[in-house]
Amino acid sequence: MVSKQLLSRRRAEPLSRERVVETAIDILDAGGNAALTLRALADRLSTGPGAIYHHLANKRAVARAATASVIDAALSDGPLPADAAESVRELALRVFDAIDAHPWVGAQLALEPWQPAVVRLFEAIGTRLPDLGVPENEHFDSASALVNYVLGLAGQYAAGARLGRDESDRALVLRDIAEEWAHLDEAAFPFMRRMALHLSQHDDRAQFGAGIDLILDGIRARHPIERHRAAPDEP
Amino acid sequence: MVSKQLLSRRRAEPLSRERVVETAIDILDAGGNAALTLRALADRLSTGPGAIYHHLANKRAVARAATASVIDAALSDGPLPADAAESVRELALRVFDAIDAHPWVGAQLALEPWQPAVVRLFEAIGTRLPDLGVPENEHFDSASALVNYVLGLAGQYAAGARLGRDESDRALVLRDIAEEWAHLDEAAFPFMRRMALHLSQHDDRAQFGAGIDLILDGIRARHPIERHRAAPDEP
DNA sequence: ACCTGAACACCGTTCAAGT
DNA sequence: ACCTGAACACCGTTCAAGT
Repeated sequence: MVSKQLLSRRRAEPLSRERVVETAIDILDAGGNAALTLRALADRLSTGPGAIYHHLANKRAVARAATASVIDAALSDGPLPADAAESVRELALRVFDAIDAHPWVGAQLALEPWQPAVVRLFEAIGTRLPDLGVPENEHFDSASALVNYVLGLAGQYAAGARLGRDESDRALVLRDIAEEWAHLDEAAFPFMRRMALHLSQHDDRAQFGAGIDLILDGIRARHPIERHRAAPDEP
Repeated sequence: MVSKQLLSRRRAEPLSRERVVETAIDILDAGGNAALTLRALADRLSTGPGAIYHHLANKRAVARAATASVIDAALSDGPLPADAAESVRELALRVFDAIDAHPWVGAQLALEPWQPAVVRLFEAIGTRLPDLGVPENEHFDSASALVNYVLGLAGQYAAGARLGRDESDRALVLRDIAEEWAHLDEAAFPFMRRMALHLSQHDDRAQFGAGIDLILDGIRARHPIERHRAAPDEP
């Protein structure tokens, strides 16, 4: 609940890009992607939906800015380890935790290429590659592999987390998915059936980290000699 | 253009799940995700929007089934190489090519976990892991890494391809993205600026393959000894 | 310049009425 | 059982009118 005092203070402030984005994040956190409508946003800002267009181009721009804000905060959440591989792992896990806390971010990230949040992630990971011994002509491919893995799991995990929160939505989508499954020949999916047995002791975050480690192992295997050291002071 | 004869033949057939899904794919291929509305679908099927609900649960189910249909066709498009690593690479590239041909598939894949298309991809990749020397307790993590990488790039590439097709959409979104970029401090993105120089000689498909190879290298590095041979007949 | 909110042109979904 | 299409309850976006 927001106090009347806060409401009136807020109302006294002029509308701004920052206030629109902040409020959008509040709405998205509370109700997920479906809850973000320009009408809901305008109501919370005590104005009409048209007012928002004076500060952001359209609804997509609002969602993009909200996503960038969350990812930016996550990526710059404190100092990183000195070791480059551990830094990359830490950055990826910060994104994972941000999506865990704000599931709507996963869907936003997966949907639009080169949006600011993706660019920031690319930059944060890319700058650590020289210290992993990756030659410059492979920087783009290596960064792309890491970033796209993060975004892929982001989308899938976010969708799963979304299902976990909103009970009514969960029931609906699970029923739909179950209906689709009925069209599959179950005998044709021996691997999935084996995996289903492991699902109870399954930890999404650990699995996410394992995937990052796999890609880092691939990078290490390809550049075994010329790895740079990030150790602070060797003579 | 569809001939009147074809139209009347189609109209004569009863509505069915298959016809709805086929028609949805046609609409999606022609106009992308934005073009798929239940009204457009009903028009093409010469019926009302309500009729569709007799064959699929809702619009999401239509999109899910269309996605599964495209991915299923791609994954089963001819025999696979005997070598497990080459099979995994080939499967991933088939998905990439399917998304290249049907950009809307990328967005659909990235959005919903455990939908039939994702399950099929999981199954196709997972069954090749034993021949890569991956022990069973690592199957889930390894398959997850490969699948999520594919889905991540799928989403980003599909969005880019979508921009490349629909000219009006392209101009609009690029303007929006450019506006967001204006809020970034360009000096803070040295890595992205270096990557931009390589962008002209950039090949999305090759980069996608490079990422798969990186993950496969990671798997190989972790299981160097006990790799199984897929060679057909050794004594 | 910024805000307001009615109006416009759509959506997905439901459901009474038909066959 | 299947289909029809009007009706319902919404959307994002625009824009004349206000301050």
